[in-house]
Amino acid sequence: MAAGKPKMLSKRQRELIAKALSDPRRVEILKQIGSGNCVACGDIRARQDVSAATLSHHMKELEMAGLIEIAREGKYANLTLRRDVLRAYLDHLAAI
Amino acid sequence: MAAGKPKMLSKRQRELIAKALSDPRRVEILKQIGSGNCVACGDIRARQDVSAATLSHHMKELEMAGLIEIAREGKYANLTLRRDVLRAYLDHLAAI
DNA sequence: TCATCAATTCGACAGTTATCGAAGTATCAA
DNA sequence: TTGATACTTCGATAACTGTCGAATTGATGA
Repeated sequence: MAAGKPKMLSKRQRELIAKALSDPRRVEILKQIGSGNCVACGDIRARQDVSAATLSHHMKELEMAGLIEIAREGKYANLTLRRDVLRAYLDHLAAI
Repeated sequence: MAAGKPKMLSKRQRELIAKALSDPRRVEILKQIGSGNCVACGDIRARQDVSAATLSHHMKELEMAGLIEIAREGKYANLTLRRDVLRAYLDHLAAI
């Protein structure tokens, strides 16, 4: 089964990920993205009571951390969870 | 081995853990505690360039999150990593 | 008792961040 | 072209947080 190549994260990226995961709302967003295959920002707004501006801000944080990928298509932004990155982060912490 | 009983964390505790892990210095401290069996605050200060006040603050954060246990003995504080709690947190995130 | 040492608490400050409304930028449809 | 939709950027604000020095508490030893 597809263990895939073990991904290496820089110290810097691990810090960004930890920071990204420290906000409950972002974790919720991440779960929502992970539950579907590909989600648009609008779908998320429909479930999270948050302004478009705030949501956009969170998306940027998640993207900078490398936890999601944002594929802009026309006026939509399709979001996908980078499971390999999340996995690498968890693996690192598990080694403590 | 000893997978032990799977530990259940409340949403609240998961948030505290995520917050605790979001500061790089706290992660370092956690690693240091995890590397030995039982460490005193002084040992940590010896390696982390930080004031006693700041260190004490971080310890409280880690303890509140449930990530460490602080056993006070005389004038020393002996710290142990709660691996079961960390594991439970990681397991939860892995389920995303 | 007195001095010392380990750790905590307090008060303050600087830097960060989650949040919003408003304005801006594309995109698409009529 | 006009209007609507989807998201982003900007500016501001309130709340939070990491940090320290100083004062405090509690234990130990001379």
